[in-house]
Amino acid sequence: MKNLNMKAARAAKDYSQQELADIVGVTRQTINAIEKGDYNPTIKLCLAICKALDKTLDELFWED
Amino acid sequence: MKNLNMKAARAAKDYSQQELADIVGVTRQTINAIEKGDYNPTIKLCLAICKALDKTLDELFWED
DNA sequence: ACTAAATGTCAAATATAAATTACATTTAGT
DNA sequence: ACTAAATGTAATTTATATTTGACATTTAGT
Repeated sequence: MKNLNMKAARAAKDYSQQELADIVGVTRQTINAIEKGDYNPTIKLCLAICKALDKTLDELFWED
Repeated sequence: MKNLNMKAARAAKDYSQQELADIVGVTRQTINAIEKGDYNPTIKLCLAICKALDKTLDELFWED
């Protein structure tokens, strides 16, 4: 499923997918895929994204 | 680095590495490696572990 | 409408998480 | 001390996250 929390947090920082990708050290396609929801990133990447966006793991990646 | 939070949460449930592995659907070696800290699990596996141990992502996997 | 930047998406290659098999060591119970 | 279960660890294989390169579509500015 889509990760709208992450998309919103990125928007709040006014980062493009490319900018966020550069900050966390992955490609833009990886960021795009995570937001689109069709994959399963590693915890290290999730942590890097959280720190770049000033959010916690639970805020961006928890799901019920 | 070692994940002592996870080790403690598993101990609190009185699960062996093997039992936790069975519950979340991975091998015992994968659980062992995560606790030992020498790798980087996927977020889906982290979520499965959290649910098995009644903990949140932040409680088990946040790091500063 | 035109342009440039941002986003969506795909196929092929590469890096690495996780499985498998196997053996050694430690821990807890008797 | 003996035993069985739990844990630590290593080599090899398999599955999949991520990269790379490329092209199409959407969005925002002028």
